[in-house]
Amino acid sequence: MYLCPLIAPMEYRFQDIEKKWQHFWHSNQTYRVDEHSTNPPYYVLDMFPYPSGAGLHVGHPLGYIASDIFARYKKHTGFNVLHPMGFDSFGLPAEQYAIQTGQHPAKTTKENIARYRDQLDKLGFNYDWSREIQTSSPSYYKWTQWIFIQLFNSWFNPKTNKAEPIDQLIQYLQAHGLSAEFLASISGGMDTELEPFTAVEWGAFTEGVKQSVLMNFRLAYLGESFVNWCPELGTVLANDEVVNGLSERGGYPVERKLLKQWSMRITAYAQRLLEGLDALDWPESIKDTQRNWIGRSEGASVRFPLINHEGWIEVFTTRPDTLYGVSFVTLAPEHEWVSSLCSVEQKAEVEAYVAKSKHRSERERMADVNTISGVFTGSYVAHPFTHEPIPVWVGDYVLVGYGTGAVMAVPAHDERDFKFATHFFLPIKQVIQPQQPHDFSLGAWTEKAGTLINSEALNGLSVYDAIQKMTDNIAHEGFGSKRINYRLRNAVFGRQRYWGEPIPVYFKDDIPYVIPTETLPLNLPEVDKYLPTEDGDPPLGRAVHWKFEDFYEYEKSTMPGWAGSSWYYLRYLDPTNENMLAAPDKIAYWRNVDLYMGGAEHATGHLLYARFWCKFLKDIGIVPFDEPFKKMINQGMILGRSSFVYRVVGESTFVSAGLKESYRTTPIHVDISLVSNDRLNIEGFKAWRTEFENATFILEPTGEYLCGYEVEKMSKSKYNVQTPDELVERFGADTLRMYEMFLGPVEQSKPWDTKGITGVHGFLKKFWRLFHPSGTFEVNDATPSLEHYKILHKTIRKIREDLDRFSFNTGVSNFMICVNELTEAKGNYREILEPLTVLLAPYAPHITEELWALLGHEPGSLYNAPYPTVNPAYLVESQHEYPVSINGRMRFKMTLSLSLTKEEIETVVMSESQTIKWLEGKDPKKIIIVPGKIVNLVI
RNA sequence: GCGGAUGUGGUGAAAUUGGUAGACACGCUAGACUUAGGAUCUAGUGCCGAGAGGUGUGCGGGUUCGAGUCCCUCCAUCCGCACCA
Repeated sequence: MYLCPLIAPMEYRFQDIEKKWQHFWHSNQTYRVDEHSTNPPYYVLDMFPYPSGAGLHVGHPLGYIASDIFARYKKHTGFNVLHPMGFDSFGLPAEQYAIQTGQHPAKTTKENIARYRDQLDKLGFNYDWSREIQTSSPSYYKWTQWIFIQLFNSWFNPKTNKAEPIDQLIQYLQAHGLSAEFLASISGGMDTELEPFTAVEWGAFTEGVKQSVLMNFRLAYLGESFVNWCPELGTVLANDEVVNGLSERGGYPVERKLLKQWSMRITAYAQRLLEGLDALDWPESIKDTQRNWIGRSEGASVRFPLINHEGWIEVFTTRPDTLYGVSFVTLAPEHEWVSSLCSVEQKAEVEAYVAKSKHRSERERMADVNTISGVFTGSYVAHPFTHEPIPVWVGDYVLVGYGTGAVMAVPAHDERDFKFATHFFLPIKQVIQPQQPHDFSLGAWTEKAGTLINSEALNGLSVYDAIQKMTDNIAHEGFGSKRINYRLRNAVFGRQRYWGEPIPVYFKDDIPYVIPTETLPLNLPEVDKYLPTEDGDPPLGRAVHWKFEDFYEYEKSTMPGWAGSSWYYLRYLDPTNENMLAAPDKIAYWRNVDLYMGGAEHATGHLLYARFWCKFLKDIGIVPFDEPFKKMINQGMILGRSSFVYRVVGESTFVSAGLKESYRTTPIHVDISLVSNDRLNIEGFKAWRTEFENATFILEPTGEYLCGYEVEKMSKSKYNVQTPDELVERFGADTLRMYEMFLGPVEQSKPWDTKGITGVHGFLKKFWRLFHPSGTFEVNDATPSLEHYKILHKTIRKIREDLDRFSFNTGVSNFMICVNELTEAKGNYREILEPLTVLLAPYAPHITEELWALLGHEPGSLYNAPYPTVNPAYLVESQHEYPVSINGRMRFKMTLSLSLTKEEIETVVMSESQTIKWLEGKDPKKIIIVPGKIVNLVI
């Protein structure tokens, strides 16, 4: 069997193998799936990428590889697996590029997609490309527009807790009008100042009035609201697109501006979005972030009647128990009654203050949260119970968008109110006696603990009881009601941009109407430039002959980036359907996503919006489920590992990292392609840039130049970007796939470092060599020994366990251990190698396909081969190597039969010479024996 | 400030139920072979110590026969939210 290897060994030629099988899979449509299968369906989805001009770097495929391995595993274990891919192809970068170059964003996008597709294909994913979608293609956005129309034509009925046709609401209003009670019941999801009206009044309203009333109910609506306006980008942004007062893309300042905007009434779904989280198998951190973002707080609204004015100021409070401690009321500067409330003497001061706050950007306002500012309006409200006059102030610590834009200030029991009161010398009234000593001159007592004092009927109650009682009292006396408030804001849905889905709306007498669904899609028109018009209209204002029925103006803003991604998982189920977004039987077959793989950075954007649309689509009967993604895993970020050379200050001399302490140096980023295991390719470095042509080097004693390193985000400017392409070229896709998994747990962020890749590549070579013991392919059909079976079945068990808990990194290790042991054990048995090939197939699909074919199977059949199962009979052990510990510390080992009883083990251990040595003549106080595990002697 | 995550060799990491800490891999050291190749193979490699041995999972404490794992306190790093009433 072991012949003298005169012929050159047949090496592992990964480049040929990978090219061959990628071509095979493509031309045989190996990964194409349909719903005509007796196997149960399983839906694996990756967050689809935005095809940027830079292409993929090694960080992008991390999640794709993990989900691909899992999808293949599911396929081998008898599931009908759907694993599609597409492109989120509307977006700002292509448009910015278009503005600079005049090139149509569709062209750039197409080129970028081709590049991405090419890069993805090289990694051997099992995507069913026949289902590819692109959000910017009219056949796709036709249905994004269709959903918008459904949202426009729906309202959220709080009684049924779901969306219903707006026509039903119209019928109701015709019959009953709009009562005050009805209005109160819907206050949660609305930001409305609607007045009640009767059925007769409704009938008498003009079309314009009717439509503006209905606009308060529609789930997609045109409303005036404060938005995040970004002048540099010339567009509004959603809350999740603003980070620390700057735009997420580009980092430009963002200001608050009152604008008429298309918005989504996501707040109507706040409670359902919150409740739905509990049942989801998502990372806790994402669920927490969403809970936080939704920000539910339970409390009461309380009305304070104005003195010498009509009406009242309504506040929201979570602490109605402290009502007797109110010493002033504060309004947000944007509160609509500020100007009408200020007295003649205070007018100038108030107006100046309001003007100042308006011009402060969101960022400035956040930057000095500790600066206390405010101004007295000169007006008073009456305390609802004591009727004492309470001064009304304006302060920018009160936010117009939260609660009612007004707060009742209880300085003794709220930290901000306390600071405000001490700054302006306002009274501080204690109404809760804490159990422990507390100095009320130093700060507020904000714990929800203690006994009520100075509060008439509430005196003596605990905080908890007082909250209940006061909430009831307020409602009973008619001063307010119990109320649940959410931090979640309605989402702005229009962008003053070109490269997005046109909003399917036209205007007739200034009233917006949706276009008939039969006329969809409303195609994105051509424009001469991608800039706003001279009149300040969005770029769509440049389109010529672009009118509904050649007469009515279309809406000129487009949809935001998150529109297309909010429902794309449904389109994969039926990507070419021209009559509906997806056929009901296909939706019913595949259902929602079983495993969703993607980044955690979408926690409050995409993942919340997609859940919202899913709930809406359920309400209108399109989907039979309430949540889009059952289980989610967030892959960690792969960070770059930048390399540095150290230039001696003022010279063209570079000193090696080990010697740099003796010099004054400046670190300079060096392209990582010039560095291998921290050693600099000096000739390459000199040739890299002309300025380094004549550089001199101070080397280590070994004659090498060592580079320093730092872990940073991967970026072109840091010369630390690693593309998958070059690694696929050098080591092959199977190596790259396994190496990315080998780096560590998928959900953990980690620095990229190619150092270890040779280890994984070496493993695949070693695996290949098992099938080529003397150079050529050769397997042994004889029956393997028990030892071989044991190695195999131990591995099967571990690999399956690792896959079931998404522990891909330990999976790779276990394959390595297996191949090391089989190499050691010798013997290229078919009965061992064949199941091992299937076992490895999800991780390394190319090499296993090649070997599978060499083993004599039909090419391409590996994908459908059943996954090996464990035969426990091979794993039964008769002996165990017992660690013997003295006082919990392992001292030596003894191999004993597992059939021994505790007593027998004790006898053997106690008579062992090592034991006697360690006992030093003492008697053990206690002997712990756990059969099959350990022995511990306590002395 | 609130919430979450993480902390283990020179490096990436493993330890699934409280039971041999550092599997696997990189790197490093020494050696073998070779048509110097980024090939292959052998041995070693947590730290201190010549060795016996001691010591070791961010710090300090606790529970336990036994703790990386459970409990408490603190520290550091990262992420999310943040005048949210």
